[in-house]
Amino acid sequence: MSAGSDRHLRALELPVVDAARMLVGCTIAYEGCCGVIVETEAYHEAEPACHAFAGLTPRTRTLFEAPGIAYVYRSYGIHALLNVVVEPAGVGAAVLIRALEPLAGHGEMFARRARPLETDLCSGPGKLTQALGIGLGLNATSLLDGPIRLGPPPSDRPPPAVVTGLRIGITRAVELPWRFCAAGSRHVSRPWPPGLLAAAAGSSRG
DNA sequence: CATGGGATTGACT
DNA sequence: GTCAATCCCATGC
Repeated sequence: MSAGSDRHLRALELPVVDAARMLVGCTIAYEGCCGVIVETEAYHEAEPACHAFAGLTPRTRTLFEAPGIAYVYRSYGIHALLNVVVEPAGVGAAVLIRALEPLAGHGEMFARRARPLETDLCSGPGKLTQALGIGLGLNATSLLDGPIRLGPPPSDRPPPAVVTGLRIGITRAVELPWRFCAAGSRHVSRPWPPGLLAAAAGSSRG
């Protein structure tokens, strides 16, 4: 078994923050479209930005399922956001997939997105689900043998260096550095926060 | 049962 | 930079 070929499986065994970091570089595939994960965020029931903070409710039920399940929910009444459920069943935690670098299915993705730039195809949590055609009906399906497939990094693309930053678009627990981006990727939803933890990239400055 | 608030995006000034 | 679109659900009366 070559190194990295089970990276996605190993990630599912880890605490959510480590899983989020480990999933950068892995792949998401659905109906002929595929991309490399270049941005993730971690959410855990112990902190108030996580939906599971409210406890086990109809909305959060999926978050408490076994690792490797997809949590897909509607955001702002408009968008579907894709998460990878992690940590043991009974613990509410998931990794939000925030951006992909498109690998396959560009034609379909362009058609669904109707945007001209390749770097803008999947550069956001709502954008990538629209590009891949992932809807709320896929909530609670398996990412290992279900319609959406979580896979290891492509063999010709070793996992990238990872930049750590603050999560985006939340109002609670904003101080937690639980956002992870592939260093230097042009496919992320937004540049990482000014200064702060960006030093992990090695050379980025502003 | 009424209400408020989003893990966002795209269009516009 | 600002702002509307749009809907599920958690909360409160």
